[in-house]
Amino acid sequence: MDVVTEAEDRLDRAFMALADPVRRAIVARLSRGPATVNDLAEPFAITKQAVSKHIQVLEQAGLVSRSKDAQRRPAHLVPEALEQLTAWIDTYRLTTESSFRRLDAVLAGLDTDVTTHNTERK
Amino acid sequence: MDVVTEAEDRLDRAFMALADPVRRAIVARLSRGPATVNDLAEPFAITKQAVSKHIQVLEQAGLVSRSKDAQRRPAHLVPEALEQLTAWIDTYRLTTESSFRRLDAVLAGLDTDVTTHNTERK
DNA sequence: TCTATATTCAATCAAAAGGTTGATAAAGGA
DNA sequence: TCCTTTATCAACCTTTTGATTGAATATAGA
Repeated sequence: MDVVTEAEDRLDRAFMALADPVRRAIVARLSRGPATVNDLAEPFAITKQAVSKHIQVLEQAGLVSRSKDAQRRPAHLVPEALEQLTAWIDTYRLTTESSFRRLDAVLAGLDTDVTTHNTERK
Repeated sequence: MDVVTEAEDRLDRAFMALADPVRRAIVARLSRGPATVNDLAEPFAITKQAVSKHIQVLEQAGLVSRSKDAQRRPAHLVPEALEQLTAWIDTYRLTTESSFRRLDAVLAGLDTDVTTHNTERK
């Protein structure tokens, strides 16, 4: 697997992880400090096993890592992972202004700017 | 449904929408200008019906909106939606530094700072 | 050692997601 | 009007996801 695909895969897992409301709540909770499975399970009407799975999903996505404290395994956020997510979004957010200028050009019938992009299709 | 839940719901749909690699690729493509279903379907080994569904998901998430041009319905990004996503992430990203200070305090046995947060549980 | 606490593994299940094919609708152009 | 293009609707299928219950593992403490 090449570097590009690997980076895509990490994004996949990260966005996928945050797509669940329970996991997003876990992230919000962890932003105020580390917490164990028991801590995290309490606010939700789900079993601890389910929470444990959610943490594993967040962990595999690189958003969370865990330390060891006796039989407890407190989870905490990995700030770099969240930064990479905003970086991805910003990549496409920053260019939207110019793309709208291009849209306006198209609607005005001046499609030369766009066709330079369209040549790659078809 | 109250305001808080509604905002949560929008986040749900937005993250869920970006959790799919095809939809993320669509967003990337749209950042370079509006495109039709046919345009967007071409790079992928899936049917146009599938792409149409993906666009609808992005649309319901508020990330994309569509205009009308004869029988075509070109899609384009809604920049504000992406901004709201980064805003959510930043909310929890910014506090991580202080929460790590708190973690250090815990590991050092000075848990007074954390218990003030823990009182709300149990 | 025996027990309580914290967490995970395994098997199972219902619901949702992503995809397909086939039929339908809407708009322009020959 | 007929045909082509563009897009969507509808029904269906397969895989994945989120959750559950029950058993197992690991560690601390009496």
